[in-house]
Amino acid sequence: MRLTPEFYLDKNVVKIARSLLGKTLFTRVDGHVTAGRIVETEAYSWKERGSHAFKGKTGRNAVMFEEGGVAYVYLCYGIHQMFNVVTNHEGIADAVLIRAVEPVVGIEIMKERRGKVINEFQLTSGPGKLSKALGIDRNLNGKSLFQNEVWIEDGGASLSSKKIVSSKRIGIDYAGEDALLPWRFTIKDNLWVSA
DNA sequence: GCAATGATTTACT
DNA sequence: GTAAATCATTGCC
Repeated sequence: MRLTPEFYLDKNVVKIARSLLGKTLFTRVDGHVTAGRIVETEAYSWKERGSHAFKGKTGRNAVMFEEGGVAYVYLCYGIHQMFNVVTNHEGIADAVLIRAVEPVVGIEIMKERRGKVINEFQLTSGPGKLSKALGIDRNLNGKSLFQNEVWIEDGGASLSSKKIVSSKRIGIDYAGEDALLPWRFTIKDNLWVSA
């Protein structure tokens, strides 16, 4: 079951980030469908320094200001694609970064895209890696999650709250005390959660 | 127009 | 543990 628009319009981006754990992210790129179960997310609000939108609307982050339910993809460190889900209403730049997934559909395709011989646990255990495995690139920036290129489905299985761990976010030390917010969510003991 | 830099990964010391 | 890879976006000249 595909997630409804209402899911992305919730005003509490942290709650959405937590809810996305256990959901399945699908992509259809070059005629190949691949999918992964989301095991790690991070919430970003434009009210704190960790977010790209903190300083206001720019050409790159304009997508974040759209209504919830679109993809925000951008290039980081010149090499890695980062995949985010835009949430909240138009004009409010909240987003959830998908940091890691567990391969579900098209594992062979993912291995091919990632190139080198690696074990399955390294296939999608990080934001740059999962984007490459699922064929996500900047062409998907701004795409609606209600079309057939990229979308998220609810697998039906509910996740015990004991399986959800929150911690501070990674790689944004420059954000000062905002870097300490416990807005990173992971599934406990899952092998694909990034280090 | 140009220099600085990052929501990371990978390889090497 | 540390550093290089690598480029679009940003901010300042």
